[in-house]
Amino acid sequence: MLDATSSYDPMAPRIPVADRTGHRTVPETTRRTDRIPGTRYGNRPTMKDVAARAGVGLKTVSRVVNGEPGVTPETERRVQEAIEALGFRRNDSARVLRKGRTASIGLVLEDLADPFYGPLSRAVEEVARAHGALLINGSSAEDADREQELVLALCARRVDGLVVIPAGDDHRYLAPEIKAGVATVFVDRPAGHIDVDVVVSDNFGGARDGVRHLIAHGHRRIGFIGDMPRIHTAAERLRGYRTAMEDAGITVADSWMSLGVTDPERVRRAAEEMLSGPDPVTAIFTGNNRVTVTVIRVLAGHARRVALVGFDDIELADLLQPGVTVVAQDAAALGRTAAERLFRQLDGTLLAPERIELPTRLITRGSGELPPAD
Amino acid sequence: MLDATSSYDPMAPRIPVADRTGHRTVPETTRRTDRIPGTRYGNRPTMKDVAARAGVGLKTVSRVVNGEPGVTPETERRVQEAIEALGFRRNDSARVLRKGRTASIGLVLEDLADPFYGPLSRAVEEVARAHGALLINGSSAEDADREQELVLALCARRVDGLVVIPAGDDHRYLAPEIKAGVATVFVDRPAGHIDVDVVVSDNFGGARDGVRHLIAHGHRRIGFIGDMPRIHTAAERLRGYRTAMEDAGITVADSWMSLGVTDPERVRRAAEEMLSGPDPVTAIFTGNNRVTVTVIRVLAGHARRVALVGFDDIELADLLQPGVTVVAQDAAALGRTAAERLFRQLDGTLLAPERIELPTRLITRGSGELPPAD
DNA sequence: TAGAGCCTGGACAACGTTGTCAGGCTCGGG
DNA sequence: CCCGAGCCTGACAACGTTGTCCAGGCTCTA
Repeated sequence: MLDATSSYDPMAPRIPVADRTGHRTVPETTRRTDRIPGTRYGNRPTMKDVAARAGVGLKTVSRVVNGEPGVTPETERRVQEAIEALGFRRNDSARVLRKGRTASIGLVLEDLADPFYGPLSRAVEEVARAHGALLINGSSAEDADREQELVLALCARRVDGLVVIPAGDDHRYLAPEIKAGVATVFVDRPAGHIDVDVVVSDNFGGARDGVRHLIAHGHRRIGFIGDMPRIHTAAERLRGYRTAMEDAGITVADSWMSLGVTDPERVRRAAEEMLSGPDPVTAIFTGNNRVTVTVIRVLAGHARRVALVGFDDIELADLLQPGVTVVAQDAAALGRTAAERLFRQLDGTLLAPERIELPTRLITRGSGELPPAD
Repeated sequence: MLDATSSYDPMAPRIPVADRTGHRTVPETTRRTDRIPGTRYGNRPTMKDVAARAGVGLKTVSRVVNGEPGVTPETERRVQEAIEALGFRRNDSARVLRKGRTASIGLVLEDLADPFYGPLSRAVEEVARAHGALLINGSSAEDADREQELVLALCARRVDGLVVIPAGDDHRYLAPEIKAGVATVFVDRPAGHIDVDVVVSDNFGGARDGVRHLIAHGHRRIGFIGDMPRIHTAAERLRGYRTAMEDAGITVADSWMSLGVTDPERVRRAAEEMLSGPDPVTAIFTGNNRVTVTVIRVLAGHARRVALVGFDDIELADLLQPGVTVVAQDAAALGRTAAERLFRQLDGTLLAPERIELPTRLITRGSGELPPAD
């Protein structure tokens, strides 16, 4: 189409060629002067084109397109026909500019490919759909800078609201946006230094209960492998672990805890060390789904039977030998709750920011009920 | 927070109250006349506001915001300061309107919560990000009408391109959009009645090889459980199954094949019937990840050992007893390939639409190598 | 010191849509 | 036959940004 040889780089500041090469700037004007009646070269027909073709006024087309009353059936028919003929579709960008609302919300999460976030994202989408809004999402890859970049890009698009699973821990950069009217809800992890709605799972209680479960089955040397401690959920789950251990009067050895990135390599090493050290653990509590999966693999290669409770449910957990006992959180409920709250903010029916905590559920399947094997 | 009590329904045609109630329309004019110097009530500051505060012209602010050359450091500093002070953020809607490109692409898929689509979506997002574009996605829920609705909504937003995993089989409705310049790539399944780029897995070959594998291990009575036959991938995989059977000189009994929705209930019933009928199968080939998971559950409750090969890899498949043999497709590669092709369309470096087929890979883990147990 | 040329800054129109408002038409009653 | 009421319709401005173009001030050279 028009200008088809230029490379795609829509957001780049358009620096005139002259400034880079010293040569004269080529006049790359998109010639829009010479039109074919009823349409334009390489461009989409607009309401103006439709109006011209139907022989009516611009506003009449607008009325038809938006189903507003006050148009004769005959006129409407003519307009509809012109719309069909030209393949007109309303430009929502222009509409947004005029109306102020974009009917879209943004979702920033860590990684769409993570099985925990898929259902969460879908739940948010469903709620958005019910309110006539589209969902724009972005993955922060657990990087605070990228999170901020994404969030601000979404604000520049003027999304009506934001659902954020934060990677960073300082969100003061969002304050002006919120003040300007962008509805905002944080999910899964709380926001840093700003006062917004937050929807989280009971990470502390869930982890504590999971570890208690292991203790109740006779374990005392219990390991904890989790995500980086700067991630709130990881810290909370660790706290739950510590509390359960403390409540049981167990002194936790440093070698029983391992926090860090959750790539299989590190987790594998951490698990091996816990299992083979001078004070080997008889059970492991894993801090999230990725860790759990890796630890299951490690344990599968071990002779000694080691008990396991994992945070987050995982598919097929019931079919392994033994079944994997987990502390499950409801990802879809997190997403749904957050999105509903978001739209209540947009409705104006919501008052002060609140923190909502959803319960977790211990699902026993066998791995958490193994007795200690010393 | 202007107009904060109105309910959120941004896309609804604004029908004057009088037309529904017979009462007079309340003049809901958003009074924008009385301003505070430097900002507006309940609205975001614009470049105009920034310009006023910095004491420069509108275009100068634009230049600073976009990093264009030709602004003195001193002027730039003043502008930057005003931007900070007012919390200005460029309105990309207006920018889009002016520039014609939105720097966003749309992805329509079946269900974001499906573990197959998460990685695909993420891969598309990464490519988009590398090109400075955001990703808007929507789930069609395997409903052709909803697919069309979503696609057209995305077109109305003027996304620069579309990656579509189609639910329907007639996409003529997209023709005007494509002609108008919307780059389009179909993934996972081909498009109906339009000529566009398509990126698919070798569903036929993969299924055929999977079934051959079972045949090679001595099976002759092999069942096939798949998705609805109107879904292209399902049909292709069935064709692969039929071909493999035919090539081996095996006559397929009707009772060995079951196609339909992939909810656990139906799949479970289908599996049970195949296993208990007058001519029970000794092996099952499953048509996608959801089916495979359900069938694994069914087989786990059966005494007789039944061989299984599934289409799509599934997490933890290696840890089950026996490990699950699968025909794996690379979801991320599908997404990446499609997105890259999309941006090559936008670059203008792409010519005729093409069909790209990515290979599948048979991963043997045990379940497919079980001998027939009659 | 004057003239040429460059650099910076700003006025203005345009992008496509929607809200406002006024004009023209028809119809019924006086 | 005239007038007011009510319904359709269309002209116009505005939304916030960017591209074009011009003016004024500066530097540099002859």
